Amino acid sequence: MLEFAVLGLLAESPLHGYELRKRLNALLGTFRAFSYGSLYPTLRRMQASGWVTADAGGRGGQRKVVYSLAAEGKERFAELLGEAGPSAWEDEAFGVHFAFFSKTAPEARMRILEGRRIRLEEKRERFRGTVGRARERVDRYTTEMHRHGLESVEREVRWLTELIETERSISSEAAAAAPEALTAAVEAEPEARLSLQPPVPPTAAEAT
Amino acid sequence: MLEFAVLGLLAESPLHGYELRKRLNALLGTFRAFSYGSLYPTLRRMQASGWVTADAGGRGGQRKVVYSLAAEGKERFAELLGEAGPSAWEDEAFGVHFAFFSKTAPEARMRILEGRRIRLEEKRERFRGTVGRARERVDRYTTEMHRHGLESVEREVRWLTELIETERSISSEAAAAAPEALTAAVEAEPEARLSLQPPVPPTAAEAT
DNA sequence: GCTCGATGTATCGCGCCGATACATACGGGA
DNA sequence: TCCCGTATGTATCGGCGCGATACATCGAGC
Repeated sequence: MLEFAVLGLLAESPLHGYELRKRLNALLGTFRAFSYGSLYPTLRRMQASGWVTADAGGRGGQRKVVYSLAAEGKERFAELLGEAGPSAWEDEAFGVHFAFFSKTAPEARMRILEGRRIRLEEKRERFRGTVGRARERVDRYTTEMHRHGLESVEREVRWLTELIETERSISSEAAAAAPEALTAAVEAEPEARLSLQPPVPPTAAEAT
Repeated sequence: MLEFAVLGLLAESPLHGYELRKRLNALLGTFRAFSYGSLYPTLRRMQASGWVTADAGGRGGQRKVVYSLAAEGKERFAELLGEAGPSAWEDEAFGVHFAFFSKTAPEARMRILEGRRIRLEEKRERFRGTVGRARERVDRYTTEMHRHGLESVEREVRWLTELIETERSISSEAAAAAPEALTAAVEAEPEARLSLQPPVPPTAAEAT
């Protein structure tokens, strides 16, 4: 996940660790915060994978290591942006995916949003029973916790529903405004393969 | 954190891993879910620490390892229940602490609730600026994510405020009903604080 | 001149997750 | 009757990310 986010930030401009971390946590907002203890090792891993290059501006005492995105890194980022399957609608992953939605193909956005919503609806159903009927001797606090947790999930589902509706109206507007532009954009340069996903059999094929 | 929760569950009755995990995740509700990959190693650690004892009912093929709370484990649990400082108002920790609030002393409950609220209010303030003013060129999605995240935090603060008020009214009721009982119970031996529960309205507990 | 907070890079131990492996019990449909 | 899927049950392994910790420089204000 960190890897994904770093790729996305470096795609905009080369950065050094400190700045990278600040932007990372600004980008993710309240949803997540990474530490240096993860950042630096991750950057090393990414270097080893050939996704980023490190340019140490080691001027005497004051050193500052600037990381840039390599070609392989760009590919990897495009690849990750295209992932719209189950791996993208898990809590953590969803957040990072969402943070880069403006760089994500409309169809992938839709699939992620809908997959995520189904995930949460399942979770909601699993817990609705539990909070309703008293499971063993429950105390005030446990009950309250479950009630609040359930409401959080419900709120999240509502949010996703709104996003999906907005998304739908956007794409229909776009289609109405310039039907050919949409197709053209999709078939544009190689990166556009993000949108080239096989028409997946209706939602959620894998109901564990 | 897992350690804390395990201690709390084993304080009620001895359990084997599988059952322990089920109850663990039922207890924590939507808020958290632990995996076997953490549970078993944790149980080993706790054994090594002398907090739990393992009783392998190894009957031929069908084995089942039952874990019980040792005296040291009880002590450790009481110790953790008493922690009401910064370590208890961190996200993860707060959730587990809250799950065992009915076994926690009223003063500790109050301190945890209030500490947690302050933590979240700080977080809210930190992010209020960010979501208001456009920090560099922000896209629709990032903005939306920050808005939603901020609202989540605000909702959480509201929840805590309500809990604190309820808590306050409970203790004032208790004080009015039996002013000496409160002080007496508080100064009793460590275990006695568990019995300090507020008069719970008898909501019919139907068995599943 | 000195301290303090921001800037800056980096490591280490360890908790926890997800995947994986393996074994038994049991109910129901072929 | 046999097999299959699901629940029950225990356990390990690689790897990610956190929190603590250690340094070092720089500008601002006292």
